[in-house]
Amino acid sequence: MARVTDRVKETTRGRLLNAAAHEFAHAGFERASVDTISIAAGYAKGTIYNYFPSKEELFLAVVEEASHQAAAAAPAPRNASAWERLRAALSGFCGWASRQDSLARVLVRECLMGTPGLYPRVISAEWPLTSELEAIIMDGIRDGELRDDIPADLLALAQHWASAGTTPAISAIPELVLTLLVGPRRAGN
Amino acid sequence: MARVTDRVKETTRGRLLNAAAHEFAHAGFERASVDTISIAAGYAKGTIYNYFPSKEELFLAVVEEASHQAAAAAPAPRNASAWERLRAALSGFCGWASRQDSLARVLVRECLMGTPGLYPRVISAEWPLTSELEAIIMDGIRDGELRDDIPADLLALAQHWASAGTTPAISAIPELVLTLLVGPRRAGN
Amino acid sequence: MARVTDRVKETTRGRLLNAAAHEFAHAGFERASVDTISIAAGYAKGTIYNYFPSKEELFLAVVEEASHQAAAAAPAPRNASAWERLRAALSGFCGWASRQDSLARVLVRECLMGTPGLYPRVISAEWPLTSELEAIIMDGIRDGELRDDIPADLLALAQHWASAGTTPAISAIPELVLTLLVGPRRAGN
Amino acid sequence: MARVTDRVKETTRGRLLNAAAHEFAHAGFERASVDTISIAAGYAKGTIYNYFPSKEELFLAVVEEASHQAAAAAPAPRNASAWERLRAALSGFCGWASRQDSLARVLVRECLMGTPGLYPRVISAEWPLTSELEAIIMDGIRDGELRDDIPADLLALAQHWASAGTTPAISAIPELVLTLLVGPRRAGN
DNA sequence: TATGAATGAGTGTTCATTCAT
DNA sequence: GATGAATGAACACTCATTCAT
Repeated sequence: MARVTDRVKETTRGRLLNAAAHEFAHAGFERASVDTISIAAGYAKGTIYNYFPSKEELFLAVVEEASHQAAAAAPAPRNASAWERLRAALSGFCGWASRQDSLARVLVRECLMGTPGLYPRVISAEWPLTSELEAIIMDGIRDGELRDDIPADLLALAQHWASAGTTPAISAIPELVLTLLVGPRRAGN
Repeated sequence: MARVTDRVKETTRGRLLNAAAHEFAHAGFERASVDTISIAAGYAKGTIYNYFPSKEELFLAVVEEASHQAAAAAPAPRNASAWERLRAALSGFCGWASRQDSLARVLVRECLMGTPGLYPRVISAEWPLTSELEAIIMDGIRDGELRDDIPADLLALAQHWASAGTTPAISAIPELVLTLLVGPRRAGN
Repeated sequence: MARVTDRVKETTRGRLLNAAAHEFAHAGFERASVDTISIAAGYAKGTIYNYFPSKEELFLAVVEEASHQAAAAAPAPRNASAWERLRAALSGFCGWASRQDSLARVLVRECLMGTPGLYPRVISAEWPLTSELEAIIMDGIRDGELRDDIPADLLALAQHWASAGTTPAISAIPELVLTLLVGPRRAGN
Repeated sequence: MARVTDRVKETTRGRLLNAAAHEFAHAGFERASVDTISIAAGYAKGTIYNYFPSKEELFLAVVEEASHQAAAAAPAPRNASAWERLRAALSGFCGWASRQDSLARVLVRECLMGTPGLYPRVISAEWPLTSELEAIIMDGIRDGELRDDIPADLLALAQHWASAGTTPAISAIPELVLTLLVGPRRAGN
């Protein structure tokens, strides 16, 4: 019986996560309604609270689920060039993203939002995905295959904007953005 | 009398916009509280409504103000290369952004959020800034100085994510992102 | 389970309507406070909104309930003189009114107020009662039992005052009012 | 100078009362806005408070003004039959009412409303008008010209509804209303 | 005296959360 | 375990009123 019960619970949890991903993806964290999610999942208002202690925890569970799926979708062959491994990881991610649009949106959107109390926990919940990418990039930099300047700048930029930090090198952004947009500066510009 | 009154009103309006920028930047549109903004500006709860008809209009006023300031901070010399003009514009923008962190954050944050009813109006309010950049980029593309492939892809990507659109070429993203991150693929990769 | 739940809901709804009738009767629509009504009914502030979508709908529900009760309290024997039927209807109404003073007051008060956006809906909600009386009066007029002049005049008067209409025969009022007050003018006056 | 100042003040007061009558007539006491009244009168928001200590006092001043005008418009020749005097008074009232529609509406509307804290003061403010009518009716009853039953019943009815009183003779209403509507009961009904 | 910017108590309404069934 | 009625803190917004100019 326990087996059956557990399977049922897992199913319910899965449906709730699915519906939550949908709602969060389309409405954002604040505008999303717990009621709506429960009902969309085919349950009543209160059922969510049998599975998740709060709206915030539900959201983080969605992020974590998305992060796990995204990481799992990136094959990342061990012994290939960093370029190939990144391409593979990104291909996997994008393939998954186009199949699981809602989850992918949640992953990206609120990650960019930096909502005060929520952001650090979102970052934590995204660990399954980010650690994978970070490892590849670090390997690439160590082997001299990837430039190490951009990640540093991007990191500074991201940190500044995400954490309401005070100063890191905003003055370096123009060059960075231009490089991103039009490729590395060619002689003569 | 009118002179004095007008100056006072302008001051008050400015303080309210400042406080609002701060609050919106740190909490986002939804979480921001009108009361908190008023009090942070040194006024009582209702004062904001003597200046802005609603929370939404207040937010858009902040976006517009930020957009104007950002555009004004970009010198953009007429007869220079697109690269130089972009660099100048972005330098101006970043210089301003580091001085007016709150405004800059507002400009970027909710723009990335795509909040359903709000997004189109945010885009409109950002016209002073976006029209400037658009003009430069279009010039650069026309003169063959800027690659026109990336904007196209970016546009597709942005459209997909911003508008919950259905299909545009997600499979093209990996190559694109890699190019953005590490420069154009070199022979041998 | 449904049985129990439904009975509970009906009880709650009834208590809310009761408390609302009381409050609306004594304070009028505008002055009545939704909070006060909820608390007077023994529930918390938000409970009302589980049963009625807005203060206005709550008010109209009260009017409708009152109208139904008032109509039901009027026996109105089919084949009697209009006079008898009217007397019966009015007796029923008055008996009910003295038992359900609050409801009766609501029925009369805001009906006389002509509150701009509310008035037409109030009139609609009073249909159960007015249609009954209208039918009797029309029958009486058709049979020549009731004078048809006064209703016409009263209608004009009511229209003028209810709809901010422009002119209808105010000059005819004195005679009308006197007739109502002291009976038809006798020869010699 | 005092003369001029006084005249100006009187003019201002008059304009405010006029605008207030309009607003109160069309929106009712609660919905009427002090701002709107001031502006409609051609003054700024705060000016009303130089003339009337509160919205309520302003309203009562309007009622009183209306009552005075209404009484003054009723010639009421001393030595005529009660019927004639009533007719004259009502004719005067109605003539005035068609010229001063707003004032007349205020007089009637809020008088019928019985707003809790306001009603007794409204009744007091209407004294100039009601005392006149009361005198005529009393004379008429004393001389046997007017039936004394109806005013008594009407008084009871009015008192019941106006003052939230508890009992007076609701059961007598049906007969009364029928008499008012179709004339005194004829033999055979 | 007239002004109108500032006030803040009060309103209707929402919604995450609880808990008895 | 699922339910959904009840909750009440929090919100955006209104408007009568004050008072410095």
